[in-house]
Amino acid sequence: MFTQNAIRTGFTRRAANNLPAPAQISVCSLSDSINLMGATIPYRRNAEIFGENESADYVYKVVKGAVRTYKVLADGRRQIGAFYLPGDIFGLETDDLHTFSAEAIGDAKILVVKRSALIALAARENEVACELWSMTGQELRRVQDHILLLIKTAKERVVGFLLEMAERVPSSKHIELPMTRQDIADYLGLTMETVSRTLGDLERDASIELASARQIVLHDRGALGRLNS
Amino acid sequence: MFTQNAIRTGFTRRAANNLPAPAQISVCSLSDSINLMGATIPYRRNAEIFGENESADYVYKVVKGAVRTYKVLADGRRQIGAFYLPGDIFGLETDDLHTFSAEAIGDAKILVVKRSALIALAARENEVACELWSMTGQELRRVQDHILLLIKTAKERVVGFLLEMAERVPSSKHIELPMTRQDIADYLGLTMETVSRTLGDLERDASIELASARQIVLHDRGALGRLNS
DNA sequence: CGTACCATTGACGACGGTCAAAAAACGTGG
DNA sequence: CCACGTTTTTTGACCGTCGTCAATGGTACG
Repeated sequence: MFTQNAIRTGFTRRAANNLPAPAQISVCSLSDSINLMGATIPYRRNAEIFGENESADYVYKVVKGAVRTYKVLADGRRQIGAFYLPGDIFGLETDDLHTFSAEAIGDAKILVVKRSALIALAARENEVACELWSMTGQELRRVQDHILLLIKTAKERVVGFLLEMAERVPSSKHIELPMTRQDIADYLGLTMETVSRTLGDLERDASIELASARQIVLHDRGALGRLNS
Repeated sequence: MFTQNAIRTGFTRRAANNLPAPAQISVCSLSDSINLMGATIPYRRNAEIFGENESADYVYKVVKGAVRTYKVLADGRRQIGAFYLPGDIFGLETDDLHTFSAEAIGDAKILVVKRSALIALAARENEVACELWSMTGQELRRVQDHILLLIKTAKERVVGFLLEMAERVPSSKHIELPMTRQDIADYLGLTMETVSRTLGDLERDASIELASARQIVLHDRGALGRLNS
């Protein structure tokens, strides 16, 4: 995916010289670099990975488990910015400080790599520079989509959340949610109660099935898509 | 759309003639590069500058006037992503499609530069590559702050909007709003009526004064900041 | 001076928040 | 394996904020 972007933007040295990029080489040198250069660290449930306004010295990649990033407002309201699942990179900043705090949702394993090392690599390898930029752009698009969720009705937000999660797991019908109702609520700008009630309503509509609180089966994907307007 | 194509064609011709030789550009900022390499184009009130999902071939900088970027949902609801004022750069994508549409709010002058030219420059000048990345990161932070607005009460959103605008204009007490109440509403995820009523409430509190609908004076900045929680 | 467009104001209702309690799930140690 | 305490989730009753619909007032521009 990253390589694809690099080629399209014409940002790599290869593309700038009009040489075709071999299709067989690494799909994503940034992700590969993190795998090679990083150290795996275990975090326990609810452990803080980094805090808002802390120095952004490291970049992170989820190996196992899930992560939430969030901000807490003056009055205690919490807004969750994103959920990160295995394979996702997070905590990459263009500035020197983290804009969000990050916590492990359950027990997790996280790859950690020095940001300065990636930036040094980017200075030599144009492709890596491009992928860093691309990564931030991807995050930007994700947040922009998040905004579109926040202006909708409660039902649309919950459906939007379920579809978003469904796209990110292997089997897109059965989804296992690592986070609590409160986490979902703080992501969607709703209350826990409204999230719970709305999921109940969707089950009554037969659009979904709550196998357990954290195990959801999407039955009528088409109907859900229509609700998602 | 018709106008846009005509303008773009015109721009391409000019740019080909006026583009300085790459070697003459040494170390300079992204903004300077745009000033040097760009062509100024006038847009009339409500004219489309680019559309969502159109090819992102150009990057833009407001010279005069103001710009709104937006998306329209299936059911007609419109979400404004950002307002851009003189000096602001917009329309820079890491992918090759625009994620939002952009329109001039009033009559405007916009500097336009080929994205490929900036990317080519970035491939040679590390500093420019860094600034492109930084630019996207700045946009990311802006959108993240926007999310924090959208989870607040109507009063807090309106106050947040006013403070945000106040920070961006020379005199931070008197602010001249280029946009309509509907634009503000679509930016804040509220209705026109609620924005109007809330501004009225703030005036009754003596926190602000509505010299005219578009001319607002912030009286009690401290009180506003407290409301902004 | 008239015609759009924009802004304000009012009445009313629905959606979602708040508070409270019960039920279910989970983990821990006996 | 069960008993117990804690956390999470669900459900209910009520209420406030903000959206909807409608009418009026203001402003800019031809």
